[in-house]
Amino acid sequence: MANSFERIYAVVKKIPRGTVASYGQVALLAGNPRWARVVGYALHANPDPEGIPCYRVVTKDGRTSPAFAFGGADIQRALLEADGIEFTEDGRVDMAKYGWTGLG
DNA sequence: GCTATGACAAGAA
DNA sequence: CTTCTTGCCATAG
Repeated sequence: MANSFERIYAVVKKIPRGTVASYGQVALLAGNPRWARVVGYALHANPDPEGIPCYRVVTKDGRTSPAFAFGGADIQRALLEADGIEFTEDGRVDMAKYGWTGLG
Protein backbone atom coordinates (compact mmCIF):
# COMPACT_ATOMS: atom_id res chain seq x y z
CA MET A 1 0.00 0.00 0.00
CA ALA A 2 1.37 3.40 -0.97
CA ASN A 3 1.34 5.26 2.32
CA SER A 4 2.71 8.40 0.73
CA PHE A 5 0.15 8.47 -2.03
CA GLU A 6 -2.71 7.71 0.32
CA ARG A 7 -1.74 10.63 2.52
CA ILE A 8 -1.28 12.97 -0.41
CA TYR A 9 -4.59 11.99 -1.94
CA ALA A 10 -6.31 12.47 1.41
CA VAL A 11 -4.97 16.01 1.63
CA VAL A 12 -5.77 16.93 -1.96
CA LYS A 13 -9.30 15.60 -1.51
CA LYS A 14 -9.66 17.85 1.53
CA ILE A 15 -8.91 20.98 -0.43
CA PRO A 16 -12.13 23.02 -0.19
CA ARG A 17 -13.76 24.44 -3.28
CA GLY A 18 -12.65 27.92 -4.20
CA THR A 19 -9.15 27.44 -2.86
CA VAL A 20 -5.86 26.19 -4.19
CA ALA A 21 -2.84 24.63 -2.57
CA SER A 22 0.74 24.43 -3.73
CA TYR A 23 2.62 21.17 -4.04
CA GLY A 24 4.73 22.11 -1.05
CA GLN A 25 1.58 22.94 0.88
CA VAL A 26 0.01 19.59 0.15
CA ALA A 27 3.28 17.88 0.94
CA LEU A 28 3.47 19.68 4.25
CA LEU A 29 -0.12 18.87 5.19
CA ALA A 30 0.49 15.33 4.05
CA GLY A 31 3.11 15.05 6.74
CA ASN A 32 6.38 15.72 4.89
CA PRO A 33 7.49 19.11 3.54
CA ARG A 34 9.90 17.31 1.17
CA TRP A 35 7.16 15.51 -0.72
CA ALA A 36 6.72 18.32 -3.21
CA ARG A 37 8.00 16.06 -5.97
CA VAL A 38 6.23 13.04 -4.61
CA VAL A 39 3.00 15.03 -4.60
CA GLY A 40 3.45 15.73 -8.27
CA TYR A 41 4.14 12.07 -8.87
CA ALA A 42 1.11 11.05 -6.83
CA LEU A 43 -1.13 13.44 -8.71
CA HIS A 44 0.37 12.20 -11.94
CA ALA A 45 -0.89 8.75 -11.07
CA ASN A 46 -4.24 10.28 -10.14
CA PRO A 47 -6.11 6.97 -9.69
CA ASP A 48 -9.26 8.85 -8.77
CA PRO A 49 -9.55 12.08 -10.80
CA GLU A 50 -13.17 12.38 -9.74
CA GLY A 51 -12.30 12.47 -6.06
CA ILE A 52 -8.89 14.03 -6.36
CA PRO A 53 -9.11 17.60 -7.69
CA CYS A 54 -5.50 17.69 -8.83
CA TYR A 55 -6.28 20.91 -10.65
CA ARG A 56 -6.51 22.67 -7.28
CA VAL A 57 -2.85 21.96 -6.80
CA VAL A 58 -0.51 24.57 -8.24
CA THR A 59 3.13 25.52 -7.90
CA LYS A 60 4.43 27.66 -5.06
CA ASP A 61 3.91 30.72 -7.25
CA GLY A 62 0.26 29.91 -7.61
CA ARG A 63 0.75 29.09 -11.25
CA THR A 64 -0.50 26.04 -13.04
CA SER A 65 1.97 23.30 -13.74
CA PRO A 66 3.78 23.61 -17.10
CA ALA A 67 3.20 19.95 -17.78
CA PHE A 68 -0.35 19.66 -16.60
CA ALA A 69 -1.67 16.75 -18.65
CA PHE A 70 -5.10 16.49 -17.17
CA GLY A 71 -6.74 17.26 -20.45
CA GLY A 72 -4.86 20.44 -21.24
CA ALA A 73 -3.15 23.25 -19.40
CA ASP A 74 -6.09 25.51 -20.15
CA ILE A 75 -8.42 23.00 -18.55
CA GLN A 76 -6.99 23.58 -15.12
CA ARG A 77 -7.58 27.31 -15.35
CA ALA A 78 -11.17 26.72 -16.46
CA LEU A 79 -11.76 24.36 -13.56
CA LEU A 80 -10.32 26.79 -11.06
CA GLU A 81 -12.34 29.65 -12.45
CA ALA A 82 -15.38 27.43 -12.16
CA ASP A 83 -14.62 27.25 -8.45
CA GLY A 84 -14.66 31.04 -8.26
CA ILE A 85 -10.93 31.51 -8.37
CA GLU A 86 -9.55 34.53 -10.17
CA PHE A 87 -6.42 34.64 -12.28
CA THR A 88 -3.97 37.52 -12.57
CA GLU A 89 -2.63 38.87 -15.83
CA ASP A 90 0.37 36.68 -15.23
CA GLY A 91 -1.90 33.67 -15.28
CA ARG A 92 -1.31 33.15 -11.58
CA VAL A 93 -3.66 32.70 -8.64
CA ASP A 94 -3.77 35.00 -5.65
CA MET A 95 -2.42 32.64 -3.02
CA ALA A 96 -3.11 35.32 -0.43
CA LYS A 97 -6.83 34.90 -1.03
CA TYR A 98 -7.24 31.47 -2.52
CA GLY A 99 -4.22 29.87 -0.88
CA TRP A 100 -5.50 27.01 1.26
CA THR A 101 -3.98 27.08 4.73
CA GLY A 102 -5.25 23.62 5.51
CA LEU A 103 -6.96 24.91 8.62
CA GLY A 104 -10.35 25.47 7.11
C1' DG B 1 19.67 -3.02 -4.31
C1' DC B 2 21.04 0.49 -7.79
C1' DT B 3 20.16 3.77 -11.49
C1' DA B 4 17.20 6.91 -13.88
C1' DT B 5 13.31 9.89 -13.78
C1' DG B 6 9.92 13.45 -12.07
C1' DA B 7 2.73 17.42 -12.34
C1' DC B 8 8.50 20.54 -7.08
C1' DA B 9 11.22 24.14 -4.30
C1' DA B 10 14.92 27.23 -3.26
C1' DG B 11 19.27 29.40 -4.47
C1' DA B 12 22.76 31.40 -7.61
C1' DA B 13 24.39 33.58 -11.96
C1' DC C 1 13.23 37.39 -15.81
C1' DT C 2 15.50 33.11 -17.69
C1' DT C 3 18.49 29.36 -17.03
C1' DC C 4 21.26 26.21 -14.42
C1' DT C 5 22.31 23.63 -10.11
C1' DT C 6 21.31 21.37 -5.80
C1' DG C 7 18.25 19.05 -2.36
C1' DC C 8 14.60 15.93 -1.21
C1' DC C 9 11.65 11.69 -1.53
C1' DA C 10 9.20 8.01 -3.93
C1' DT C 11 8.21 5.14 -8.19
C1' DA C 12 9.57 2.40 -12.07
C1' DG C 13 12.77 -0.55 -14.59
